[in-house]
Amino acid sequence: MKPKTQDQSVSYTSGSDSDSTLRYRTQHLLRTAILDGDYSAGEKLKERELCELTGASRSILREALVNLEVHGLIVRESYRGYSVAELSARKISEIFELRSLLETQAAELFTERASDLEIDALSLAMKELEQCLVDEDFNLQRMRQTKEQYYHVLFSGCRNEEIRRALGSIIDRVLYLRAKKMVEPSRRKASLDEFRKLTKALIERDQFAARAASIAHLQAAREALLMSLAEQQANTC
Amino acid sequence: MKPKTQDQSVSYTSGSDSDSTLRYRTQHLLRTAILDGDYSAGEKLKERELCELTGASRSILREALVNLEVHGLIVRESYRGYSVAELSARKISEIFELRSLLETQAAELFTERASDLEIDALSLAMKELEQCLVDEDFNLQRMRQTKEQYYHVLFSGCRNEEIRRALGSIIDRVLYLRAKKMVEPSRRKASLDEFRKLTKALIERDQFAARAASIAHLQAAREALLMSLAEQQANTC
DNA sequence: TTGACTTTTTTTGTATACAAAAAGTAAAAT
DNA sequence: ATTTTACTTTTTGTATACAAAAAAAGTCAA
Repeated sequence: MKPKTQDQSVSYTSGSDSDSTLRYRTQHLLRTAILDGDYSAGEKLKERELCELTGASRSILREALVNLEVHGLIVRESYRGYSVAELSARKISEIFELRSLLETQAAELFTERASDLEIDALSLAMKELEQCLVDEDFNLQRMRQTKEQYYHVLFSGCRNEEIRRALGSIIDRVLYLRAKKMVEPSRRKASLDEFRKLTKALIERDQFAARAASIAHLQAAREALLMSLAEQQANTC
Repeated sequence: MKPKTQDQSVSYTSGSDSDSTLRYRTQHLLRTAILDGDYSAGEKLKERELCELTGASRSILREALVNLEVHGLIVRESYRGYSVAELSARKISEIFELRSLLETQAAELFTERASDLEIDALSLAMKELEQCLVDEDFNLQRMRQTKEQYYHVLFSGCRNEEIRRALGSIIDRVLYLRAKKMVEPSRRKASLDEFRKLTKALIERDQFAARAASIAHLQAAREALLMSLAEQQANTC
């Protein structure tokens, strides 16, 4: 496990929304740690260590772990504990199949249902996103938070808590993937372009263009991910 | 809470698949209790009672509750405990919006990807479903198990664990709704017809017809649910 | 009777303790 | 040297204990 820094993300997290019980804070802490790549895929999560890390007792910790488990971020094996979920090429394909379905729909719904306030918020989130990429020192954690914020606005704007929830789990894992692999600058530039197109369509409430931009973005992201995964596996072997 | 009987359903449940730790069994027990309508919507779930009911200790029980919470079957309020999730008309609409998106896609994928074995399984599940409705004494629990089985086969056949997972949570809540409201015989008959059409299309791997049947079924189900909800509320007031 | 206030009880939030399974380790036998 | 096996340590599965918050029940004055 790698070093850590602070996190102030507003997180649209997983499960019962922000209350400040210890369980919730613990769960949030673990989630961000995983999303920021502090653990490698497949790494075992020992309860003892996590207790020390978070300062929570085992009862609390385990409740938090159950939450992350249902969200698919970690997996449990009987009498063998938890470990960070591994994402095979197949799993990534499945995730993208579902994500495409949902996110495209979400984009479409956003153009229909988002309030003007939310349009502004999206515009702002887009500016932040641009900032992130323009700035010299590329900060992965900041990037993650910014993307999270963007998606938060997008998903909220489509006025369907259920879709938001389902997409939440999915996006978490996509963000996790990004933390681990694919940070090639070339893709970063292209990705930004796609986001620009999508945002423009969303702001103009152009349903057709939004759907198209969403599809294009998803397809490109999926290909890039699978490509870098293949590359990575080639290097390992 | 009402009396209970046995349950042997194979359940494609929620979260880490069938292992036989106490936590899993507890979670399964609670889930079926809720799905079979043993608790009324909004009813408070006192941990003490549930401990006695399930025989598990609080640690285990609470872990099970966290699972059900993430699946949206129950809701938690700080320092006020859990209660069965209430499903407003709005919530039902949201659920159906997501469900339509996923289930229609699932039906389509099934026609493409299901193995011949799975086609047979679906055919069998359909026969069971017919049996359920033909038999004199209508048994709600059996109906729930049978539907669950049908959906299990359908979702498995579309070869996407992620879609299956997302649909799982959704269907659970739909089954819960059915347990509570809408059991009008008229709708039952119509529903069976819709299932027949859908099944036929799926078995024949007719993608277009499957999608159409799925859409038709979902729309009818949604309308019936909202209708009976409105009726129910009218009676209450 | 009602309504504010206090006390008691219940219920949840959190921490710790004990038991059982798995993993790791070192000595004995081949 | 290698394998086996007994033993120790670690880790998870499960149960219980204590503290804090909320709900319920009384109490007393107007």
